[in-house]
Amino acid sequence: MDHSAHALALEPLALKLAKHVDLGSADRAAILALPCIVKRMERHQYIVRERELATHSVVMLSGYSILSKLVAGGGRQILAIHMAGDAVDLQNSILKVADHSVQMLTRGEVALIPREEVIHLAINRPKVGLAMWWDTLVDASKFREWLANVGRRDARTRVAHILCEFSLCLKVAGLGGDNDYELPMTQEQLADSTGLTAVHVNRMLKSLQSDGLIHRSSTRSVRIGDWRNLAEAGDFDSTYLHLNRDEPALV
Amino acid sequence: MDHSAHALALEPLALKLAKHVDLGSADRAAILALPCIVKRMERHQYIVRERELATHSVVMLSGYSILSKLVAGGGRQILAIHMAGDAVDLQNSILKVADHSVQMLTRGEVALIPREEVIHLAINRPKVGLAMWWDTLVDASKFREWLANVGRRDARTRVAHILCEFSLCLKVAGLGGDNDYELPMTQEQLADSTGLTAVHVNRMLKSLQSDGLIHRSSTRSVRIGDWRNLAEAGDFDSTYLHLNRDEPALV
DNA sequence: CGTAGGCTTGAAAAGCGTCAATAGGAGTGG
DNA sequence: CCACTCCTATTGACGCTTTTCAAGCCTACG
Repeated sequence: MDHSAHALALEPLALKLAKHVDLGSADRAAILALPCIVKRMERHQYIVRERELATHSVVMLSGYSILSKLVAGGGRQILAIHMAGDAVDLQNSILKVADHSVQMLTRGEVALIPREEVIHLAINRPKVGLAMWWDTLVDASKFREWLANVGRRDARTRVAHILCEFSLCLKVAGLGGDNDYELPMTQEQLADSTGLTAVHVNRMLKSLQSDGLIHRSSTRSVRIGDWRNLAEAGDFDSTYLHLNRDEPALV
Repeated sequence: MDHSAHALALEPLALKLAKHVDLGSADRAAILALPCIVKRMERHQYIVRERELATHSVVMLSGYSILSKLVAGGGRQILAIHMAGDAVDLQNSILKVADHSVQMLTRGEVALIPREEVIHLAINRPKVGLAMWWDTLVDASKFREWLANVGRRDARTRVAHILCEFSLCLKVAGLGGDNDYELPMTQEQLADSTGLTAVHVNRMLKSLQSDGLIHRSSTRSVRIGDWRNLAEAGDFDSTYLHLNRDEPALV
């Protein structure tokens, strides 16, 4: 565990927040000046545990983590995946008791920011507060799409949908090519993300493959044959990700 | 359509926002001073339509509305239900293009607030901005619970869970008794909320009834026999609703 | 080079959906 | 006030998607 603070650790967060709200240089400086601890995390290690008090907000610096909930009977629903640059749960800044867990999927580094500091920043620099609100709204939009995915689409469509989402998000994070990437999770984790079983996810992947929508040179690698076809099979429309600046910056 | 503005129309919003952030009287006054239009809505009328530009934020004054998404093939997933006092989509203040619809379930009144006004308020009165952020975080928490409900619980548990949620939320909104209430939606709408079909929802209601967990004097009325048993059957833990002030006010 | 976790595949079972027919209830118009 | 109608609820029979169980294989990593 590395407890030293790094001056530029929060650069990715500043970049992300500046994306949709026009922040002044003082705003950006205030973000970078947030006191934080950089921590090296192992695979499977917990960042936040359900029912525990959340004392820190977290920013992913490298690696993947998942946000999940447990249900009675031992089932697990994965609610989101976080990659480099993502603010994991600014929510934890505000809702004290965590109602979900955050767990590393791979090794990686995270930056921990004390809860109060985030709240002070939101109040002292309203534009930064607005930007963080914006980030939460985008998260909520993703939850809604996943809810529709799991609630109202059949298995094949669900899997195609999440493959499309990964493709776009990984590309934005600089972790994937234009049409190919390495799956950030196992088939069992895909199953927990889509409300299916690992066995059935496997069958759906093969179905998509045999229809030529995707190609897989190894078990984790995905190459998209024809984006348009896969998007159609997955009933995928990227609006909910709010990736582009078509929506003009606020303020 | 009633286009007159009412000075105290936003009282419920002010109350809600003041619940978790300590707002000064100037903050409360600023909320009440928001320019708004009170509009009478008919059953089934749309407040926001998917893919259209959202120009206003909405506060429910009376009646119920639902937030939903359509999927390919005509299916619909209900993402949330809103009742008196709820801010429907402060998100619409920020994400310009609506990625979902909001539709009245019953007749009722809503207050429409221009988008820019909400943003200005958030910036000029940071504490109000923080309170609105808080509200969005609670919404996101509910989406996560619904996602877990639909993704990883069986049909009977899902139905019991939503019955528990209704019980608490209706009581808080002053629309239900301690142990009984009128269902705010039809069985088909319950089905669209839980990722099931109307037929199966009906069977699960009867199953809960025959086990004595609920009683139904008419089709819409629900009386909870033993709260503890129903909550167990529904794997229900109210933490995600963030109703209580156990979590101390911020700032 | 060995082992454990992840992947793949098949067969059978179950839960939930679909189809269809009937009954109930609230609102409407005569 | 009654008849009509549409929407909602209820129930049964049947079928299909997905799960469950089980076995074998592959591959990354120690």
